[in-house]
Amino acid sequence: MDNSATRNDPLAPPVIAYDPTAIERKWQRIWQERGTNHTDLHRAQRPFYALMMFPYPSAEGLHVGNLFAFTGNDIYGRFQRLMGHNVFEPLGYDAFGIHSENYALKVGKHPMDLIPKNIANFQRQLESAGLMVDWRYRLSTTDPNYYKWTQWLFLQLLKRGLAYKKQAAVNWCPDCKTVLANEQVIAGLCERSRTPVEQRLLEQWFFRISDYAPRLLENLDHIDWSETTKTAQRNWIGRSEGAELEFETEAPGGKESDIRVFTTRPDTIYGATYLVLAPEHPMVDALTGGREKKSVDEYREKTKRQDLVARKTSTEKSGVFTGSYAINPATEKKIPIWISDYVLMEYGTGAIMGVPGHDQRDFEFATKFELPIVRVVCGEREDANTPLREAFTECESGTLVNSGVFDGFTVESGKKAIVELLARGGAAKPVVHYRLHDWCISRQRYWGPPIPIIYCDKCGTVPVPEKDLPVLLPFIEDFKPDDSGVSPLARHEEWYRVECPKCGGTGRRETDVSDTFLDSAWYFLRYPSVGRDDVPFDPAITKKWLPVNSYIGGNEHAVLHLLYSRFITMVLHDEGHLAFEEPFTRFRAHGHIIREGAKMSKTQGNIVNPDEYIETWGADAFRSYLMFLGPYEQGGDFRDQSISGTRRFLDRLFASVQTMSADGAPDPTVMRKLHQTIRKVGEDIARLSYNTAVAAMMEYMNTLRKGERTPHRDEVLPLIALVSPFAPHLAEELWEQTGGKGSVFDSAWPSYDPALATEDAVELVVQVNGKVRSRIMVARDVTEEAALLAALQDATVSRFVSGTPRKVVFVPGRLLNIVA
RNA sequence: GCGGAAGUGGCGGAAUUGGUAGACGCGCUGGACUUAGGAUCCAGUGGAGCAAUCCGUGGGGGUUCGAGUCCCCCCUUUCGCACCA
Repeated sequence: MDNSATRNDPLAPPVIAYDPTAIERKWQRIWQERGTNHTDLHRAQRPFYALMMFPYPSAEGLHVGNLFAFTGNDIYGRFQRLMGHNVFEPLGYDAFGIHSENYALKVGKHPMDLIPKNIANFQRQLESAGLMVDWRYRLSTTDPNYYKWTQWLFLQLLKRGLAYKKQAAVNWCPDCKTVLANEQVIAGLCERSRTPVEQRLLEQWFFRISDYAPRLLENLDHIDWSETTKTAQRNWIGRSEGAELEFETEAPGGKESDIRVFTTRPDTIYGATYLVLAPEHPMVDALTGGREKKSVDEYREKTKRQDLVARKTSTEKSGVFTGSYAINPATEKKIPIWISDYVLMEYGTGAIMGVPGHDQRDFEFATKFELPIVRVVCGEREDANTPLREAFTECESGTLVNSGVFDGFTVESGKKAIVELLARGGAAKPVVHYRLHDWCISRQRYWGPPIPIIYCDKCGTVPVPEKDLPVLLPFIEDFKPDDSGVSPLARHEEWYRVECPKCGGTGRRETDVSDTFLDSAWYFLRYPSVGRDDVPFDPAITKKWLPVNSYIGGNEHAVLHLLYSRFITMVLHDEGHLAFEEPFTRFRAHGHIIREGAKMSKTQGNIVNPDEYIETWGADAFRSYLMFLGPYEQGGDFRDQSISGTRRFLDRLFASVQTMSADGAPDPTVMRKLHQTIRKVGEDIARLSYNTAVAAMMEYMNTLRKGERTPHRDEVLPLIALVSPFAPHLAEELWEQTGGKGSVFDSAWPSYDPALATEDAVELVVQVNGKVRSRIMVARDVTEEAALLAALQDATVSRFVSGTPRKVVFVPGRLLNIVA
């Protein structure tokens, strides 16, 4: 760094140049020595829990996306601290799970060796970024002191009847050789390996999250979360209101043999010309006639073997007739019963009524198999006989036709009336269904917390007593999963062979481990209680610090992690462990960073390594740039060239402090701008609009330097606090240089004078017929008459106005529009 | 197919509620200082035009004194979910 002033004028005092590397190293050391980032959890008067989603410590090291996310949270936390809160900003590692395990397999190392190294690297990188994290409360989900309580959590759910085991068709990834959650299957492919997913039957542990569907949905109305996130959760929970209708069949068994279907359109029952069951439906055998047995069995076998990808990408409907008929309770006509894989056993009752006239899927099915298509709803432009070329699904303006006594009813009233009528005969009841499935937490893998269960021939399924937790994950060499469908732990008899805790007989440990999402579903409860080995979370501390005041993270976790965390919190609330049932009072999703218009990926080789950038530009400039490159909640485009802009800004700030003068009085115009800037930066940070906050400070810096003036001390000093959340090291250095005591973060956010923050002379825009013709300077509280008079004096305006204006629109302090 | 978000200069992006479109930054152009400049500083920078002025926020309509912003119809991009009855 050079400075021409020293060379041009040998008499000028040498000016120290901004050296981020030295400053950052110095302050990171001082912060550590003084415990600047430590929060006294017990004595805090105004607790503020600023949480960010913890990273998975990959071997590649910190991703710039991580840093973007963390910096945004850090700025918010530092700002809250300057606003007088005792801010707790913890961070830890989500180190269990398939990512770590697969990587370990790939490089031929053991995760138990690999993870500590990765964490150490992350730790170094995070510290170089200057986050206000209280590292005394760091946690890792792989620490037995942590997963002991993850296992404890499982036992609590078991105790409440919310954990159960069932044989279920699960998604099996032949590449990862493991079961996947529904959520990990994207369009029939494994989200990680992109391999087509197969179906397998395995004994799995599930959590009854579906019991909580109504509450998970309703509470969304009362929490301060990004609207996009709430919408994603609502869609995921997928409430749909409808009715279950009963159709009598010819199968023996009386009422038992009725088929229940779920529909959201009971109003269309007169148009139900056939029924369809899922191929796995339990009634299929009883309904299959002798002649059809062969084709039905073949079809069931085919759909069973079919992998998900084929099933989900084929648009062509398939199916077979069972040979049986049911009675439509409305028309009392005989209608055929079919089976088809477009009906899913997992949803509703596993059976539907086919209404081809008003459901596109049914229409395709009926067309293919030449089943009757009847119109029972028409809009304003149709009548009962208008032919159907495709399903007519518009229902808001629909009227029922061909529906017996219900002709003329609207869709809405028809729904109610038909269900009421059928309900009298016991053939219908209103029902609400949710798409949300129970949460399968079993993983046939190694790298996770063992599920704390022991199977005993005599006692059955026995939970591991709480006093025996944790069930330690043993170190085994052969942790690679194979396609046997059982966990690698099942190959280690010395580990799984244990005494039954109940009878002392021979027992066998559960050899599956739990889903990583369970680890992360409660970590925010643990942070303030890290160090307490006797409880998962200390009641007093928890009461003081939770729920989380501000949670920031990626929207890729909008459904899974956030939904599971809410569920676990609700369960713990119901169990009496927590006083609240929503863990995150406020949640904001940050955006994602792309680079030069393209997604960052290893294969493209355009990954940003934060280390290099921090080294070249300094952490402060890098942080500021990340926050400046786009709106935080939307993400943005990382462009190497642009970092110089934020660095230049910090250089100028540094230089201003070196050259500022205490002589004379500050410039009133500059001071006015300063107060406006203080207000704007504060408001912008509060709403996470970091890019505009940085822009406002840059703008002020331009004002400060305009015309090569020497800035006055009073004009510069408040800027140190304003910039401190973005550039904490530099702010500390300048704070010290200018005689500040202690840390700038223990000072206060500058206040602004509202009178100064508003201009008293404003530029009034003068329009003629809505087109801007001039701008005139007027007092802020100028009256319409005075403004009009002044405007008409203006040469340009008078050129466009002849005679008396027809109308004048006046927006005080902003605009005058003369309609001529 | 369904749902969400978004289309603004050469580029990243500004514009609380309908009221100055393009803040701020990059880049670019010119200048100053320099042996030099990829450093620093100053000035300029949406398009057309000598100018007055006109045109400009994906396209087409509309409401309004006034529309990037509101309404209707299209187009494009992007991210979720995907036969959920």
